[in-house]
Amino acid sequence: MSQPTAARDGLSVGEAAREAGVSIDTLRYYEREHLLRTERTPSGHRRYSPGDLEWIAVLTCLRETGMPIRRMREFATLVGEDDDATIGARIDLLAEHREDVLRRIRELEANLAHVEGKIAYYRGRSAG
Amino acid sequence: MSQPTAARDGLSVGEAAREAGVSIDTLRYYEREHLLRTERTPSGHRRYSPGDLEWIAVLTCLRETGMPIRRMREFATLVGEDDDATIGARIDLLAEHREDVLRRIRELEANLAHVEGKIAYYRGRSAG
DNA sequence: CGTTGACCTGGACCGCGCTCCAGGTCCTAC
DNA sequence: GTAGGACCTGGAGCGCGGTCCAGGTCAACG
Repeated sequence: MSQPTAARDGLSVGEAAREAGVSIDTLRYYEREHLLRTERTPSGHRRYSPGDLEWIAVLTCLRETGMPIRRMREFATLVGEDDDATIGARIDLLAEHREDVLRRIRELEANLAHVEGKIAYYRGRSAG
Repeated sequence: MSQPTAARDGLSVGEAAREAGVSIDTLRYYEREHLLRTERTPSGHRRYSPGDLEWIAVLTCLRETGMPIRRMREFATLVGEDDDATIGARIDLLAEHREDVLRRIRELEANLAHVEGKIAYYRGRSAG
């Protein structure tokens, strides 16, 4: 209990989930969706390396910016090919995503202004 | 055909949908969800007034900023009560939503920086 | 050795926000 | 009067991104 699993190299799925701030089911789901591959212990338990955790952080970042799983799979495939010839494609994909995110931020800001206008309107109305 | 429906007062659901930039099904769905009430012609067809269109624009703005339907229903209920005593509650709801949106914008911006970092990394790798 | 808890799999299920469909009505134009 | 198109209803279906469950295995502890 003092050093629960530090000696094994790699974290269990439960530990990795806690570290990464996602659910165990999400990690397994990502694997089914081919966003992630993991080593297994001889008995079939998943083991997560520090590199895996970094990759999960990348996935989480893409998800939080609204990238669909389908698109994340494309990216994961490019990265998984581990071929420098795919680097251009990776940049293109990320750059396109960047534009999407910027567009969405601008949309949010525009709509936010309307919400604020509405708030101001109600404040005026309640003040009489 | 030259003045299709301008003489009737109020737009048909198809016309309103086109004006508002949403689908006919969405308008009917919003009505089922009690976000919207509409007048009906004697034969039961929906009629949308300019005020209805303004309200639809508000709903669309809230949706585009990610407000769940459930919450929109709360707001619609407050507005529908048409009682100045609910104005404080409307302000509170919108102000809370405003905070949510601001939070999400900040999150997006933070994650965007990571995406940009990744792009820069790949650019370096492909140049180097 | 038995118990306990974390893990495995395949597959069903969920909440969300629509979207589509069948079967019917209604209105206009020819 | 009949053809066409827009409308009505209730309810099923969909894509997404997980989430949950049953039934079984594995690992560490006492």
